[in-house]
Amino acid sequence: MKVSREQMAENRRRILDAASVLFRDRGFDAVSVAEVMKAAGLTHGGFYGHFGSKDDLVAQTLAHVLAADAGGDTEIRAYLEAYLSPRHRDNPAAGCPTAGLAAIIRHQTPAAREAMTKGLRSQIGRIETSLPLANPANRRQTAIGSWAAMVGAVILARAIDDPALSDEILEQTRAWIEAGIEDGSAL
Amino acid sequence: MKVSREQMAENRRRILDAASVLFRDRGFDAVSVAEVMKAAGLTHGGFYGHFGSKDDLVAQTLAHVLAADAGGDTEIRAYLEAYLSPRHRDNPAAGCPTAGLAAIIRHQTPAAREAMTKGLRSQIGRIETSLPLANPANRRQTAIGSWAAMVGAVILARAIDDPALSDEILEQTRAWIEAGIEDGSAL
DNA sequence: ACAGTTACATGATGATCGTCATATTTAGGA
DNA sequence: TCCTAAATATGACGATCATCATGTAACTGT
Repeated sequence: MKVSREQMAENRRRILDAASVLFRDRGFDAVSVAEVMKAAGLTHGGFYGHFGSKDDLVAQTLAHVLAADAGGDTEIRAYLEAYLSPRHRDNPAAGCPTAGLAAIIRHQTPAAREAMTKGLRSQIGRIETSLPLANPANRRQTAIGSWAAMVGAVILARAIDDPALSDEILEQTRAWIEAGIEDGSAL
Repeated sequence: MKVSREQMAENRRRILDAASVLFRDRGFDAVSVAEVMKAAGLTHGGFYGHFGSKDDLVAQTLAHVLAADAGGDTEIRAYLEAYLSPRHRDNPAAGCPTAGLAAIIRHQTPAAREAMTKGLRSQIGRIETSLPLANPANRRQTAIGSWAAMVGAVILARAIDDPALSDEILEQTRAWIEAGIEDGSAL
């Protein structure tokens, strides 16, 4: 059963979208190709018409979701508050792909690592731009340090089973980053 | 082939040590029970005499390695420099279990998450103690923020394929954390 | 309208792995 | 010194999964 060109393109997009949700939610290994196809409304057979392998899907999904993520400007305070929120912590499937996937990308193919590198570079750039600091070196250091803390905090908050400690990690990390921005902007 | 009580205890320790290295290096899923046993100098058959399941091994290995990690006092500068070093980044098998495993613990059993929670609580406490800050609230916030940034930076540095950017993330995060400690101690 | 191509479905295959059954050997108590 | 229980080895089983082979239907260009 052949489908139209546009239908095929939409199917491909659906596969990538479904994969991006499933992968963020459960990692790469725990999600089967058949499951991704089913979530996209297809069966497993057609998969290899779209992608060369599961590794290929992983790499393309990363590029897809990290590019989508690279949206417009963000006001840093609002971004911090949303990122370090219980809501974001509790919804990895719809959340930041870096927080959900960065740690397992080191076991993936070179293509996947390349997509991550590109995504990280653009993310650091975006934060740099949004920081209210005059000194460029200071701005870059703050962007990198803040981003590392944001990703680390969400990962830690998701790893533990104590809701109070988990909330505290998010909240204190947010306050600590904001303090760092204040101090820097005074210079 | 039965072995002596001490031999059995040592075998158990060897299994946990081997598992802690393999898991940090490649994650839980990618390491098979048979592989852990082989690394411990045994065959796969005896495994279920020591542990009830692979999940049980995961939980006990976490408790084992996070407890071992909870060593004595650390001078904060030296700790920062070693933690955010290329050497640590390049040797996950011998490195911090939190950096290597925290992100995948959210898919593990309650027992594993409990071990992680305990380990994280003690790690935050240890950093708090080692900070040269007078104000306790300030100290806790700095400990949490710094630890999140340390873990996040190592995870990001390991995920990407550009050595220069990877080095920069480690170095800038270190400088950013040190600046945060300086500012705080001035208060 | 027709024919060939193509996108996807169904089903099969081989590999990996967690777990268990059974055999073997020896520690440790009587 | 035996006898028994226990620790580990060998081997098997069933499930899961990535990938591929083949069938089928319908889009596309003529």
